[in-house]
Amino acid sequence: MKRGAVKIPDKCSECGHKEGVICKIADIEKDILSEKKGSNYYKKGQVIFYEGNHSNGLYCIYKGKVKISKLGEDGKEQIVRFAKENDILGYRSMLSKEPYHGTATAMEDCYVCMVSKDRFNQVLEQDAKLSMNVIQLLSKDLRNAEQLLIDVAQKSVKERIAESIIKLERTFGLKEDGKTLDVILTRSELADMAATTTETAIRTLAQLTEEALISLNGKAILIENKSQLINIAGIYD
Amino acid sequence: MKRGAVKIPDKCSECGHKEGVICKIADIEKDILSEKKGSNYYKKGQVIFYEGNHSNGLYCIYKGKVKISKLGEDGKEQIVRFAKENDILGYRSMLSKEPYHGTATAMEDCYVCMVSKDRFNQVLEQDAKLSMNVIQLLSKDLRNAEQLLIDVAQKSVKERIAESIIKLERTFGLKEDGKTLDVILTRSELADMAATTTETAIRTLAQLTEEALISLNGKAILIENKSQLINIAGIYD
DNA sequence: CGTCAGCTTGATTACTTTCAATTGTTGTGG
DNA sequence: CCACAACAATTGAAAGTAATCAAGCTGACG
Repeated sequence: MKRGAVKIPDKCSECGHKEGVICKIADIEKDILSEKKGSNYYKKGQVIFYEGNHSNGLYCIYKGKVKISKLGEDGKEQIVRFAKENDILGYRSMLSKEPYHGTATAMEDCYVCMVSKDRFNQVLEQDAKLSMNVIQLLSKDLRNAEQLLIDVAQKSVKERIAESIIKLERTFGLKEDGKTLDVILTRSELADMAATTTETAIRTLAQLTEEALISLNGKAILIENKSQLINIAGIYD
Repeated sequence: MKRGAVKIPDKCSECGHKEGVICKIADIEKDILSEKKGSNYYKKGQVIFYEGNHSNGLYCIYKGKVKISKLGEDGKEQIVRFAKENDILGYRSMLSKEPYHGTATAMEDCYVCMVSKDRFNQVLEQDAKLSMNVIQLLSKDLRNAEQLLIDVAQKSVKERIAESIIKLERTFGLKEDGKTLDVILTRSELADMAATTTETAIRTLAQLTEEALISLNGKAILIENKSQLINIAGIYD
């Protein structure tokens, strides 16, 4: 897919997406956001923003999948979250005037809009509902981060890999066959997600395949026994 | 310390604390919050609210130390945060209308005020600055949670125990001698904080004592070589 | 002064990481 | 389109770290 293959609307009110934080505000406010809006194409693997850099706006994904990761001291990466179309990125650093807490990397070719800081703040002041939405979003992210913390602290690698697969399914869904995860990760990314090493991730995938809970097709992962996978993952909600 | 030994003001405007989220709003708004405000005494070890229960207000600590923890599946506890005078608790569940994400337990005898949900929401709608403060607070909590996640995922137990000690010092400070942490934790609580077992926490404390970085006096922990401790913990800020 | 909870120590076990080597895949330039 | 370089996946073996299990020990408190 080349740049230009996808047409990004100039105005947020014409975006067509429904579920995002921005989607729920009034059209007139969307048009305020859209003034000075930029849009960019990011090739697979390209970094959208780096941990530690300063924010000058807010990103909203029009199309594509993005991972948000943080580096430990020794340079090992931890994936803390994913984002896909509709999702906004970088709002936290923008609001708290701090450097980015994580690095956002395109997992596939992406189209991303950029809203200026000033415009967003302007709408935020006008619209109490938007700030409530932001609070809700932060709450959700915080809840997820704390859950991941408990998982890493208390679950075994096998449980975490099983959970990661279920999370991927819930975030990105399945392909038409109803089994294949609709996202491609490297083994190393899966390891970064489950907080383990590449080798252990591979061995654990082999073990889950052995037990017929999943199957593998190159990098693609197929869910063969979802309920048992959920069971192993220890997910109850 | 018995109930009644401490006098809690009836109004937030007379509270005297300066640093909390609530402290920074106007007196007139504080008085709105104070209508229907309750205040309670919690004995050491008593639970202020339980994970999973529903929120009907916001807690603000007038005096005392509180731990916020979450349970894993197998019942093992993870301390995710501490709170002390000035700090507010339970606002997240209140705002997002979800059950409490964690359990708050008094680590020593505490005096805690309770602000009604309605009053808080009322002020929140009036005062854009308060909602911004809440956003900042959530951002900070999220940043801390993600940092803790990286720590648990990537640091050794020794590093995490060292870091826990430094965090305790930064949160609760030292006694008059300039060395003793001004907070008492059981070994098991320290383990729950550093995401390890009681036995390993004890062995690690012994090791740090051996290396003359800390010393122990019953349950109390004395910092003997702070810079080296920070060094081991891998804290750079 | 007995009891109970929390602390401490030792020994063993299990899980993961690390290191090393090999094979497989992909993208690129000629 | 092929060859090659670079990167990703896989497998095996060894080493380490921390959890678990099992006993004493200690100190606070009625």
